Amino acid sequence: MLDIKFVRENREKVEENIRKKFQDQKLPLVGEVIQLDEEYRTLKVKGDNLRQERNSVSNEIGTLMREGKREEAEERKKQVVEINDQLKDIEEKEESISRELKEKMMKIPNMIADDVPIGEDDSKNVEEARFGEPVVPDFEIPYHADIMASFNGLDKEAAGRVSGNGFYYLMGDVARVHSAVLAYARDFMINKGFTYCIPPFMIHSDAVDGVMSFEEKENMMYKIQGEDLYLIGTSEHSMIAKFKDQILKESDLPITMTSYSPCFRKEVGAHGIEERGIYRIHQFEKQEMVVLCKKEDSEEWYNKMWNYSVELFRSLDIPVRKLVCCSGDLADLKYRSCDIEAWSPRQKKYFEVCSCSNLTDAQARRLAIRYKKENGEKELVHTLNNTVIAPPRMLIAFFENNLCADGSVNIPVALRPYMGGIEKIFPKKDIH
RNA sequence: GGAGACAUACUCAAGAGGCUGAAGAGGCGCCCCUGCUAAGGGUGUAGGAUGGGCAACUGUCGCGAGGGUUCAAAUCCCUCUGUCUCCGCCA
Repeated sequence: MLDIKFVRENREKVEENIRKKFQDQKLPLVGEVIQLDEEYRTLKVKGDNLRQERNSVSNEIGTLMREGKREEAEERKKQVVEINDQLKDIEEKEESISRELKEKMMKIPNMIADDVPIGEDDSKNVEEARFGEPVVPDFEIPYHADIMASFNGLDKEAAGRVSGNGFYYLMGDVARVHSAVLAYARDFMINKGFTYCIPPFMIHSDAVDGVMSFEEKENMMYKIQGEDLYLIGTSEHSMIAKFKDQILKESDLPITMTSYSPCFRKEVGAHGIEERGIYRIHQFEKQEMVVLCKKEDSEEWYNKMWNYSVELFRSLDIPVRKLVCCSGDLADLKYRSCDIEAWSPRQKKYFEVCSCSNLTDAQARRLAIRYKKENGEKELVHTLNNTVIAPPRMLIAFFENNLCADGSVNIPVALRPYMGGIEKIFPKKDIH
């Protein structure tokens, strides 16, 4: 969400930004918003004046009553009733206009960074750098679910019977790698100075509304029946909502957190869940990084954060690349965003494992997350988030890239302390 | 889940229909005293959101949230949320 004052003073820029994002259907919103704002302010002045009058007359009534001047007081009461009559209409309009204004403001996308590549959809995302050689081994890499099956490590069939499509049982070594990867990622971020957090996994509807759009809520969030609670889709939801309506101290910033949580997603919409593998499912676990900082620091944090992802994946011998999201692929709240994609030697292409975003003050404005500067001024913080690791997806990359010709899987050195020191895990049965 | 209490500014806290946007204190600023520190004395000051105005300034909203009663609500009524204590149930 943008600042209405900014929209007022930078109409062309805001419209240009909408065009860059190929959302021309939203162009009329800008003019509408400016006009609504104008109307609202006029109305507010009118209302304020009437309210002022009401307050002063009411005060006089108080004085008169104390002096026992009943009749005069009664006279004044009639005046106030009259003022209230006039006010009723104005206040209703004030409310409906400000609601309409807010709704429209929410639909206007955040300004994007000047250097974001322009493009309509994800096909125009730009590869910026590769880290590690994308190796294609001379033996065939099976489908990830089959590799896991060879370790007796995945049971989707039973999960289907118990919970339905979109769930999995991870078993034995595969489950152990899952936990190890999470623990490793946790410590990796702690060593970067981030604070480890475990947030609530269910949140109230007002918190939900603060952190996501209506569409997202419909397509993602599971609601607990009979309670005002939703299962979180990512710990970012809990972690950002934590600061709703807060005024932070300057010395509190930056707030750097790495949070663990299971994530629950309905995955309604374009993709749907994956039938066979564990690429897209209803429930997975994730280690996230979230940063709240001063506006002048957010770009620096953005660069640090995506680099952490690269470093982490490289430490597990997984080749990655940085893919910069183009204008049309950026969600409306984002100033810039990139995906870190892991190499899949089976598909011979990269696939998304991390998504790093700088939302500048868009989320903070919506949630009123500010900090007080030394001179007493209050300023919105900038918020950023990035995946540290989402095990199911990471496991796909992990098993494909560390698979040996004999079907065993190497445990990278960095992960060994979390795997009881072992260097390799061995299949329990042949694939096919 | 049951029973009770509570929710006021950065913090503690007064406040029971008009004179309260909120006493008092801590805090914070400056000064004095003390070799330094702790402590003490004096003095000053603030406060959340938003509108109008070039500005000086000024208005509105605001006492957990949302409704209601009233000419007038921090104060009365209703709903919700949260916190604490006790009991119950459990990992």
